[in-house]
Amino acid sequence: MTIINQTWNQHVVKKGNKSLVLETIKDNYPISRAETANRTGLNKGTVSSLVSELISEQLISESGPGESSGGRRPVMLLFNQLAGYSIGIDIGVNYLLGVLTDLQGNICNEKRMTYSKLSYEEIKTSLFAIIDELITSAPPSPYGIIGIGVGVPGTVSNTGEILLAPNLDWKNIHLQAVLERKYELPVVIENEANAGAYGEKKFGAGKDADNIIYVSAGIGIGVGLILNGALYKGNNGFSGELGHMTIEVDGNKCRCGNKGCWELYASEQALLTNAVHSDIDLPAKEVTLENLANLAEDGDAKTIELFETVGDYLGVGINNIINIFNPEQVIIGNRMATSKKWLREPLITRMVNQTLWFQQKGLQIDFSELSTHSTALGMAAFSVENFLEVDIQPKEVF
Amino acid sequence: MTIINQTWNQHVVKKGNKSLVLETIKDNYPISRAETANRTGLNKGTVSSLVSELISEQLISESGPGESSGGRRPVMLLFNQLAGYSIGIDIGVNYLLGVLTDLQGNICNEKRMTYSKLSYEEIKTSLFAIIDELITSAPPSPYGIIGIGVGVPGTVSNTGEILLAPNLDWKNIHLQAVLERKYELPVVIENEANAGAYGEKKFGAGKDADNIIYVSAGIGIGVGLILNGALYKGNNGFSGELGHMTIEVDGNKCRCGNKGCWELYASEQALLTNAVHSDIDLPAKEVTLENLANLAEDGDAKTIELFETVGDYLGVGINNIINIFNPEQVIIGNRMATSKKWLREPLITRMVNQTLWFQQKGLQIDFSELSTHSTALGMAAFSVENFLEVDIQPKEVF
DNA sequence: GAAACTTTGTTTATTCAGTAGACAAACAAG
DNA sequence: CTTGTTTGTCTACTGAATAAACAAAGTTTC
Repeated sequence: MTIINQTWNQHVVKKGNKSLVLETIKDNYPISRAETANRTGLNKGTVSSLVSELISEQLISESGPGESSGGRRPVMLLFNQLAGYSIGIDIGVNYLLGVLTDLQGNICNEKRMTYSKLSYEEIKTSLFAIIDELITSAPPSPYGIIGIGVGVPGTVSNTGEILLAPNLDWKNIHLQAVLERKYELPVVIENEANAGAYGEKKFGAGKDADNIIYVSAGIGIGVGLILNGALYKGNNGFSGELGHMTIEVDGNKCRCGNKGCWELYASEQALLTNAVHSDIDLPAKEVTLENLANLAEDGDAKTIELFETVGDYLGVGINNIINIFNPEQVIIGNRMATSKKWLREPLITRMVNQTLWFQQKGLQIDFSELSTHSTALGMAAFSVENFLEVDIQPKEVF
Repeated sequence: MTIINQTWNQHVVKKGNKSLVLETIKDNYPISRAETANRTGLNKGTVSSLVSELISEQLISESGPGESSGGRRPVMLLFNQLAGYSIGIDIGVNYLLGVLTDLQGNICNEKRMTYSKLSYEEIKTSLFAIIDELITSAPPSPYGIIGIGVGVPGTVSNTGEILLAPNLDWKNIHLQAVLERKYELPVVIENEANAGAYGEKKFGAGKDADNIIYVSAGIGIGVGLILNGALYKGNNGFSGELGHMTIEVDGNKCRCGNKGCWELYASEQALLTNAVHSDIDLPAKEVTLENLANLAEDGDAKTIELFETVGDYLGVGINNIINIFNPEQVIIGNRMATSKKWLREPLITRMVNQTLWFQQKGLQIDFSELSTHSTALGMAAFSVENFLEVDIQPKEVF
């Protein structure tokens, strides 16, 4: 039984209110104490005292006086987004992306490299190099680097162990422990789709929604679920394997042991495989997403048809997603999102014709706003969130 | 934006702790004050004062002294499950089931009737009759009837309106308002699959799990989702339409406008349709679940095969469910659960062969323990939950 | 431009809930 | 009978939020 019964006491109350005040300032600055009290519903005095603590912690600061609204001019408060920096890493199948962000998620520095078929040890070396560079590039600040988040294309257990990343050929790797020991910083490891979903919720297309489904369509398909405003990770952290949802009972065989999996029809891999077996003007060796996109851009009808087929199949799976989750928003991200131009129409057509009418109320289908940065930004945001909420945790009772 | 910014104050603290104490006693009685303090982590004095309030509210009571463990004998506390009664209703396609339960979910009275093709007005009359009977049969108690919960086979909006119940031919019916006006009691309306899921979590096979998927396989298929210990209802309350998940891209046409929906292959309706088109020894008019079960019981190979086909297709969808949700438990309920005998094996076979290995850790597939009562019991439990959480509130805070 | 009103932010007294620890009652074991 | 333990209550104390008074710094009105 995992009902977390928490005991409530004054400490919890204070941390909660302090967090609430900080959140309000962070999301609305410049803002006065009085306005903060209004928005939070807290007493003016309470806000005053919490604000003075936050100022002494250097998380917020006072700027000059603001505009009067018929009385004394307010003292405006600012969120001090430069109080610390966060590192977010996206380990892709053939690339490594690292970003350094401030506490607001603004990118301050960015390192990218591409590779192919590196071993774990080789990737680890590059990873260390990128992290080192980002750390040294961070300007001086009260809190320094507040944490490292890493997104990986695989399944991550609730304890932070990478259980299986098939496209990297990784198995049972405890990268979290390695990084924590080396850098002595809080480290979070997460599936890239979950990270992308979180990134989109925090900074991208999903800012205003509480139930977001992020479809990471790359070589395979992974899905990140934001349900009731929080990441849903399932019993062991393996939720979102919608790439292996059956959409064709006796369809093609998949490496997962199943048949007719969605990602066999709607992923980058599917597009490439279809392209190789088609009669387009491209030698098999040069069939890549980028080259296909170029062909399509030149108006090659056969290539465009290849994209449209994938778009249609994307729609089939997204239809299922809508019936399952009744979300506010579905965001298509990762590499395939760059082909929005040719995917969008067949996808929407498939959807509109088939979804139960009432599901479509207030439903948005978007392509990623952050493009290739959602995962890295999401991971950076994870660390920020942890940092700002530390010791707000009440004691847990069983 | 729906971030609920709650302000924290002492009232919230007290309410939370009181609720925690009551929950602890309810789940562990007979239990002493000292032991309650231990389990909750609260101070002995705090527990003492909250307990005395709960006693004066008649929600708990003292029984005699318990066994000494080497010191003063403890005064044992009991949860007073007879402090009030709850009514749970299950409106089926061709039956109406009402139960009267105590605060612990024990059934005190039960009324059932069957019908076919009644209008909304006719069903409403029967519904009133059943509720009236249940109310008058309730023994006298401090709080009397504390609420009515109704489960319906259709989609219910977050505001309690029944938007569409296709098999009853209902559309936009505000049953909640009708019942609240007539009985002047709190009324909750919920989709039957959601109610069933809740019932199973509270009283049935799912007691110890936090992520439960309840598959209500009747004429159609609906799914109730318990995620992170709470019912997930989606953006507008329409989640769980997994019956209309595509499992065959160009499959049979469904009334929902889609093709290849799961419930076309794995529901009671699917079984009956297949049976009619088969060459079993049963005139088309007599093809019912009950008659087919009888035939199978007699060892009729053709009928058993019909069941097994449905079981296999159930497995296809459940496979998807596992990949999507990584749940602790999948419970198959409603009418098809009675055919467990023939469905279970093909279902499990389909599953075991195809699911990613790590998803199966700590995963249980069960058939409903409450059989046909899950929905009614779940709805009764909803009202109890509301009652216990509202009533305990000493003061309203703004 | 002076009086009256508004808005902002601080300060003070008060309230309320939980905690620690003292204490008494009730019991077990030697 | 003595010692030690467990249970439950009571009292003094702490910490946090609140209401209300107040001071400071504006604006509006005539």
